[in-house]
Amino acid sequence: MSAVTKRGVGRPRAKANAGSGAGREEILLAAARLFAERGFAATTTRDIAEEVGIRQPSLFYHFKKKEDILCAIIDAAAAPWLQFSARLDKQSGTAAAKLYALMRFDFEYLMTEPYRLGQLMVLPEIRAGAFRDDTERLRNRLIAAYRKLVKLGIAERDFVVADITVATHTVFGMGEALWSWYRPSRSRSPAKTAERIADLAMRALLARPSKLKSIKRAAAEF
Amino acid sequence: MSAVTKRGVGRPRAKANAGSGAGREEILLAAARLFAERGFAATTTRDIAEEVGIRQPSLFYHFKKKEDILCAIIDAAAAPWLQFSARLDKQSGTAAAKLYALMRFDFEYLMTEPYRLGQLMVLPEIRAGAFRDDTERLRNRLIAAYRKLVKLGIAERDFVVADITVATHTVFGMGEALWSWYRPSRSRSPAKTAERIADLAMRALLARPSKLKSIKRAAAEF
DNA sequence: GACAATATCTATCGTCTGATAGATATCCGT
DNA sequence: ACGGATATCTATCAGACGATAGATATTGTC
Repeated sequence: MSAVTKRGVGRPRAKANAGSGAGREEILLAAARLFAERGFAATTTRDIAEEVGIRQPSLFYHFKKKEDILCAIIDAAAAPWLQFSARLDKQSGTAAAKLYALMRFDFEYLMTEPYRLGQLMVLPEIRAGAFRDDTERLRNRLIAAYRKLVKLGIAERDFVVADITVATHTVFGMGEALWSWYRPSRSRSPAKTAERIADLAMRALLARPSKLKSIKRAAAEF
Repeated sequence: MSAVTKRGVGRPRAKANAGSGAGREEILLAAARLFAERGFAATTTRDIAEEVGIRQPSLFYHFKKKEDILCAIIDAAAAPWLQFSARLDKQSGTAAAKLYALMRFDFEYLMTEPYRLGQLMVLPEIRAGAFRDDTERLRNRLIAAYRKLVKLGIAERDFVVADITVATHTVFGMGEALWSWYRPSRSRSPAKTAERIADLAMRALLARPSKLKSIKRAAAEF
């Protein structure tokens, strides 16, 4: 359970693959891909090992339990997200501009980060919370950030919304729904797609959609 | 593999539970609840059997394989959805009104039908398609219905949308995201909540949001 | 009341799965 | 050149899982 894993040290792997990176990171990436694709329960430790190019028990040198792999993935993927959210919180500006900036970051991050956090978040094992509190709390913290900005935007008379909870979850869900269809392509870059979805979401909330342009300009500051 | 299962015939169950319904239907409802909650792979046939109040091998009298249970659930849950979509297709009216009506139906249906289709749709086993073609095709047919209406609404100058694909999936995703947070309560009935989400989605698409009211009136006809 | 049809039961099997124990090959500092 | 640290290997296990085979208790029919 070392902090950093140096490749080259230790017994060589049976299948001498070119070896892309450090052992531990390699496992996380391979496992994330498989968990996102097949689900946690349906992915065996043998699947992961084969993907990495090692034997199954070797996984248990790096991680005590299978669950720990998923936890490590979530932790790694969530860090930048929480970081941006916290930074935004400290800055000054209208709620509408902040919400727009948050959506832009979230959407693009979900499309590009290598751990497929979006797909992992909807896994039954994560949602059920029977897994570990952290993961469910992570999602709740993010939703809380959205909710706060929606509420503030109403107070600032930028948004017209019938039900704060419904609006919050719907806008948040737009990001979570991304994983189910988005694949990068030349005509649809992550950045451009994130912008378009954020535009849609903002228009749904705004009392006067004509304000969108100035909000986008203000959001670019963050 | 009988068409209808009559309770009372056959050897009595060990645990003589009050028995809510016919055997086969009972299994489908219990399994749907568990699959939606824990996922397909993580739900064992023993879990399902215990929930129903029978012994594990008894399941295999009604269904040949575990997979067949999930397939039967999807088939049962999808029927009314496809039915409404097909009926709508034959009627005349503006695309905006039709899309609004479709969203209202979908959202409320997802919140109320007993098989938790929304949650099942996002299971990795279903998404991967390695399961059975039908399920993935079902989702694609629904998305196609949305897409067609979005496209038509643009041609009719009701919608302003930068990217049809992005808009379609985003609106569709609003419904799919429902399962992740919605629970019925007195202050948030399925019908009212469906209306509010449909309103949000429509406002995101409309060139002039002020037209929402007349669209809702027209949609009420379907 | 006998008999077929039905829906459940009990008993069990082969396979797969996550995890452990202990051996082994490489690197690095001295 | 040697010895500790490290990362992998091989061998193996106990439990869980989906599924099958065959016995058994109830209903409905003649």
